[in-house]
Amino acid sequence: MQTKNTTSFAILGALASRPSSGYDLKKFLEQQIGHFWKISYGQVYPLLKVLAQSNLASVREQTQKGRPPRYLYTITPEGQAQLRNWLHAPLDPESPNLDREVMLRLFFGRFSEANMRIRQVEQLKVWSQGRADQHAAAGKALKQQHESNPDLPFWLITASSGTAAAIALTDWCDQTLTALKGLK
Amino acid sequence: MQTKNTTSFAILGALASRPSSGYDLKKFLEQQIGHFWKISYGQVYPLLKVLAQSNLASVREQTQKGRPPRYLYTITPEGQAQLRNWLHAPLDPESPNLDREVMLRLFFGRFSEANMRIRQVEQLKVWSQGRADQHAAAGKALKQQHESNPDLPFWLITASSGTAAAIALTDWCDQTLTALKGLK
DNA sequence: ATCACTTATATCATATTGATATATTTACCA
DNA sequence: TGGTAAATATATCAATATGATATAAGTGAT
Repeated sequence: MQTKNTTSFAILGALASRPSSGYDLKKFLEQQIGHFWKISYGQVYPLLKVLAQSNLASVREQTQKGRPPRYLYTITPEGQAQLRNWLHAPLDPESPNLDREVMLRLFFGRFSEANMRIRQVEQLKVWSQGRADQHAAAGKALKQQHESNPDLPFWLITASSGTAAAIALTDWCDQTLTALKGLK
Repeated sequence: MQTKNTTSFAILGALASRPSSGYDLKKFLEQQIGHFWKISYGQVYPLLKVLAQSNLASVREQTQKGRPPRYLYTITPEGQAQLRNWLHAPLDPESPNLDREVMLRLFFGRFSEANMRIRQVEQLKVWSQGRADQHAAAGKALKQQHESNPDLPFWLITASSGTAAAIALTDWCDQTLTALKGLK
């Protein structure tokens, strides 16, 4: 569970910028990456415990008058190493969520090598171009195989949403590559 | 569980076009709408049973030599009514997945009223424009509040992905509206 | 004749969601 | 001054969903 759980790296990445409580993390990640990566309390609190048990983060209890105690988590050197490890690990082009994976890594780009970041976005671009082609081909196949099917116009519409999204992703990769190269 | 489960409407919608087994459904839906709506056997088989118990679908067992029996599900008149019901139900603009919900309904557009389809895509367009604005505003806020934060360039990049996706969605709505109006 | 893929149903451990309970402080309005 | 809404903060849990796997036979290619 904990080994390949990407959300735990999201938490680790957030901790790398500053120590936080579960509440902080949820609020921060929801705000910044909520549009492509969901996190819930049901994930955050158990994962923080796992992180602490695995020595990737350390806990400090801040007792407060009246309020429940605040558990402040800090990333350990081992946690930083694991984070960097994950950021530089090879991408799996078979992953159905390569876009979200790359975006998440990019969000923590401060902790990765500039060349690696660029290479990963380049890989994502190739991937999304492939997807665009696949969706376009699927649309053509639909037209031929379901010529007189009354569902066809609607099926074509949803197919077009796949193509559109893939093309938009490709464009975003281009813009991002420009931005990343300007950063070096 | 069964009442507000959108995936069960996806299954119902697929059954509306032709009777299918769980295997058929999984393959078909994965192929056609897998890019925005995930289905797994772990959902399909239990949901089919629920559908049959609720009288929204009927089962017919096709015994085959050697192979395990094939259970062919057919939509009932009650199921068709429920499907139309869902297709015409008001959209919840608070839903974080309004885009996927509208796309799913559109995929089964054959069974809904032309005007309703158009209205829903118009609503989605307004929604996605709002999102684009929100993401743009969030980007500006980031620049001001984290001016000297080394994370800033990376946070801006992921923020831009939100804007880009929202704009692409808005454009797709426009194209879709044209297509839908041509259909009337 | 072997290997890989497709057909077909089904299950299950694990993971996730989304809502809720709890309890206090702060902010704001009238 | 009182009221009430929102923010702070942790935690849990039932209901769902995921993803992989088991089973078993047929099809097709080399």
